[in-house]
Amino acid sequence: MAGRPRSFDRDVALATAVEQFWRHGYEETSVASLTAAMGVSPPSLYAAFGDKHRLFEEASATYFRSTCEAVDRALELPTARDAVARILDDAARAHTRAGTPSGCLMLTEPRLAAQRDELRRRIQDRLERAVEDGDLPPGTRTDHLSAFLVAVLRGMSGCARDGGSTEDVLAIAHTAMAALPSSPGAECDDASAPR
Amino acid sequence: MAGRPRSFDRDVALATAVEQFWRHGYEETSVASLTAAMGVSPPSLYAAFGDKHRLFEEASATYFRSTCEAVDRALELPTARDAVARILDDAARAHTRAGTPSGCLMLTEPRLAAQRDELRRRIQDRLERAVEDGDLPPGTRTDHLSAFLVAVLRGMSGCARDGGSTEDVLAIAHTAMAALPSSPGAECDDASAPR
DNA sequence: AGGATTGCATAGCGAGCGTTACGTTATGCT
DNA sequence: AGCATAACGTAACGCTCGCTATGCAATCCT
Repeated sequence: MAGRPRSFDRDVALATAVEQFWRHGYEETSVASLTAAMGVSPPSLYAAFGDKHRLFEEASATYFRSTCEAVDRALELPTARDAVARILDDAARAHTRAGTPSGCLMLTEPRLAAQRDELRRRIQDRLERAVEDGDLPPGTRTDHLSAFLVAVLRGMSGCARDGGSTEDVLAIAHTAMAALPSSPGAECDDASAPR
Repeated sequence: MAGRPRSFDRDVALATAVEQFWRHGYEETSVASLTAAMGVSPPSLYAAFGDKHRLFEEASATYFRSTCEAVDRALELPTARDAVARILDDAARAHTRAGTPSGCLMLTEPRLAAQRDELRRRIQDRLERAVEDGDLPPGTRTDHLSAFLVAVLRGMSGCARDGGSTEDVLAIAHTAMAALPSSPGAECDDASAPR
């Protein structure tokens, strides 16, 4: 029943594939470059992962899962403002971390629109809870706000991919925070014009 | 001195190339698809435009020029807030215009980082003028704000490319406006938004 | 008209793409 | 040991890539 054991660690090879797709994108990553980076011959790759497309799906699912872990942890913070700030801050650092490719695979790759929308959905759910909690003003367009945040994350990823530093990307994150509606009890810090 | 006249309009062919690169990106656009769309044989294309890379440079420069025209016109509006609102609004509509590809070539294509930075620079210059005019609060980080705005534009382009409607992209633009610091004499709530 | 010049169309170049056929090697079961 | 099984390495498939050599067609100049 048993044959020759596989000479590579499937999980390690998959992680290497993630890195390649992350760094170069789906189209620009060739099977030859994958086999070289993974240290696996083409037939072994096809036996273990199907074909390039299914390998990409598995790789992007892995990436998505670990990304969502960090996001979900941030979304558990007590206020929506804290949660969003944490997500943006984490993203800025992750997108410019030394040793990993710049930017974010999920936010950059054209074929991962569904994952992006799933991310947006999770953020929106948290924002809606915040509205119910009185943490965000009633009437807050959580759909708009979540779409905005994903757009900002995307822009941050792009900035990192263009060679932006951690500080550059953090500046975007910081600036975006001003777009969050202040909680109902917060004061208006523009002193000159009481309406 | 003179030979057979060329059987196609160079400008029209270039515009078609712009459309192809815009729709599919540089890497995903093949010379074969270009010649087919432009109605020009490969040798004619190479004679008229050099090679694929130089054709792309010419096409992207054309795209960049016409984009900057709209941006510069918006930047002439009286206040920075008006100018930014106009840019975002224009972008949202342009990115989802029927008959043209979704999104924005300059904001999407990885190789056009220099153009993106040039765009950011123009916006920053306008913001600095606004600070001098008292139109934006003194101490406003115009570098951060301009980077933020380009990030948002990029996110808008990505949203459009993922199939987002004009309303979806406009919502991002609208939400982003809240991140602009209010002018010293302005009221507290955000009344101004992209029209 | 005749030569020079230039663009055209066809057809093909070498290289790289994603993928697989083929023969070999290493394992577990009997 | 000997067989079935499964992964291995090599080498190649058909195809598309960006690009060009070759020969024909259309123009201007004399």
